[in-house]
Amino acid sequence: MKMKVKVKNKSRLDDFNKYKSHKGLKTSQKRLSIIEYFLKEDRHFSVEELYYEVKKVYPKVSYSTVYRTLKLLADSGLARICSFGDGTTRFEPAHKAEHHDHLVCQRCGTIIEFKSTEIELLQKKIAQKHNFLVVLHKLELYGLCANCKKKARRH
Amino acid sequence: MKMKVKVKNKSRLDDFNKYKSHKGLKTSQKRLSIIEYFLKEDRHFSVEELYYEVKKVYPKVSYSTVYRTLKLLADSGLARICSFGDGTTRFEPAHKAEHHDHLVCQRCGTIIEFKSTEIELLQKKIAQKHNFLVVLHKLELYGLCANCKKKARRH
DNA sequence: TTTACTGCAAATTATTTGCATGGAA
DNA sequence: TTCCATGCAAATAATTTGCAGTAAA
Repeated sequence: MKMKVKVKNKSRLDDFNKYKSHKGLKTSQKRLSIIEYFLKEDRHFSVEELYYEVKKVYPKVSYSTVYRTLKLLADSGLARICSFGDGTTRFEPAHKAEHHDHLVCQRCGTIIEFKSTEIELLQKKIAQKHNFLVVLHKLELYGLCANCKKKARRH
Repeated sequence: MKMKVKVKNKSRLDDFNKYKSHKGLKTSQKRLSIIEYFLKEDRHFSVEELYYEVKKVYPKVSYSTVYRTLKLLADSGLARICSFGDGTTRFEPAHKAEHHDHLVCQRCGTIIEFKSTEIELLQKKIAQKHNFLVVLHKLELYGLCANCKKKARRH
């Protein structure tokens, strides 16, 4: 089980290495640490979160480096930008973005992922009708999660 | 035909007036002009677009006023925030946002609206499964529009 | 050695806010 | 007259960039 995850991330890291040598980049410890953490956690991150995470290992790391690394990840196709309208940008591993959508709780900020092949199919149909080539999609449902709904009822 | 649109917008303006008196607000010419233009055009606007539009009538209008008015519109429920990941915030009439989604061309920026009751139905089901109360949804398909697809093929 | 990578501070961009003044009610 | 609305300039906040020093290749 654990093995599988490791192998998956390794292949993603390989993708990045290909991109890296193609662009003539170097491998710094900090950058590697950011990328590994990002892939290991396998969920969406705000720049701030990632910054503080990496700071634990490299206390001198700067926002610039985190921003620059995330940009590289996005360019190489490993990360996707996904913001939830709170004024900050978030990134998530591209392979997840492909087939996951989000329920976003407006009260507590919890984000629940879901997937629906039925919706994806309908999206494809709509795109076809408009002769549109879909590169990526984004579906978010905003509202109250089960917990906050319960709390709201109490008052 | 024209009549119908006018009546529709009038009723929205009435909604705003209700909100206005509830909040003890006043009616300034500039604010009214922004709101009327926003409702008349009935599509999404960046703050910048709206600013320059209003500037034609009131050359001295400031960004502050546009921002403040759009905030009022959002608070009163007439406008919805909808950003497309280019770093700026857009607003669209709420009644449109309710049942329209977007195809966004990443090449030329064209935005095509579509609606799908089937997808809406599936969204409801998903929300139910997670015991989630949906307040609003957002579905965007990013890619190439028919035109840009054609151009891309040529080269 | 060469050239990319980093931190820092300064620059940029989008948005908000404090304050004195003008304008509805 | 009483407050709300406005413009302006200054303040924030998120993100980017120039530059001089540091570290991979």
